Amino acid sequence: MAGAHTLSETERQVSTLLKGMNIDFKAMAVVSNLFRAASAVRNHLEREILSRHGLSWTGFVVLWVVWVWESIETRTIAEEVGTSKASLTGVLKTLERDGLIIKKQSKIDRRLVLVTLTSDGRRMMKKIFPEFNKEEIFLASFIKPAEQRGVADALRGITVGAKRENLKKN
Amino acid sequence: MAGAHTLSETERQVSTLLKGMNIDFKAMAVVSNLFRAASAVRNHLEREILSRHGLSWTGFVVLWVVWVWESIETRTIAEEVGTSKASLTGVLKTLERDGLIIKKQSKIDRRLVLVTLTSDGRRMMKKIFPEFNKEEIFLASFIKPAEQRGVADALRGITVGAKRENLKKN
DNA sequence: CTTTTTTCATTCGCATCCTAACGAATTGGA
DNA sequence: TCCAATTCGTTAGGATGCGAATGAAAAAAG
Repeated sequence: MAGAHTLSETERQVSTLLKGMNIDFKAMAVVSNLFRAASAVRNHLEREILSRHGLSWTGFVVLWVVWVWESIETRTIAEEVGTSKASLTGVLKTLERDGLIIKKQSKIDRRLVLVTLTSDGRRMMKKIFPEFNKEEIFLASFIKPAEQRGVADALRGITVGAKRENLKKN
Repeated sequence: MAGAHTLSETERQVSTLLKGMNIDFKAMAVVSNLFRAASAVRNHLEREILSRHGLSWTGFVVLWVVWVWESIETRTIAEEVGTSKASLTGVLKTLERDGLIIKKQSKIDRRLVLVTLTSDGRRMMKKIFPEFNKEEIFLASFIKPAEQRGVADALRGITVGAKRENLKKN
């Protein structure tokens, strides 16, 4: 057994291996295709857009969140981006070094750190986001237009459901 | 603007910011919900299952691929898992250190490295995979059963489409 | 008002992740 | 046959990722 496999070959091999193991293949397909899609889409967007601007994937997502909320606490960024606060510290350091964001201690609660875009950061997002959305349109085009809303809603449901179980620290 | 936001609040804020910018919101929703879902599901599975067995996410996926194919070249693992060959080198080193896999040089082409599970590795997968599938069932349950197949197929379509553009090195 | 508990961002140690550069092995064309 | 081009996995260097421990600040308990 060696060499490159197509997606179909893999699926066939899997169903052979697991036959008689009482596995829910439909649920497995949902989860594994979720990760395959996320990985493929992320690679595509990194190569087609982000690399050209010297941005990492997480760096871009953080910029996006800060852009949307104008001023936002780091703990909230971590939650929205889906990373730990520890990881975020490093990413923010990089973004600050590159002059895209600024951190400021909150006057009301001095434990908190508020993040804002610099004018360079805003300029960056204004330029990148339309390009980014063009690629999103391209990627979504592999789903029938009539189904796009349904798929988005289904994914949203999974997100909400999975997070409900995590009333935990990050 | 500060504090925690619900998914709905975020969506409202986004549509306000981008109003008049000629953005395809449907495509944006597909992509952003794809990543939110992948992140939430991954965190859930890491916390509920993998952490207990001392496995990283990627480590588990690599084990899974090797389990499925019994013996497989590293370049193929990298492709199926969706990482670079360089990243895979490190992950394999960890898995080998933990006694879950073995690497062997190919006799036919001495550049190639073939990977196999150890008996510990097989034992691990036999134990973990049913637990893992139970969580997959739980996660998929947030989609109506009748829609699960359709969502999986849609994600599969995106994967194939996004990868078609990447006839590139990894 | 003082002590205890909680909450926050950061640091630490280590695993993962990438691109680029590298050396070894194979392939393919003169 | 020989040598340039390609294809492997690994290394190097830096960014990103985590949980756990840390110290500062705020909140809760007394």
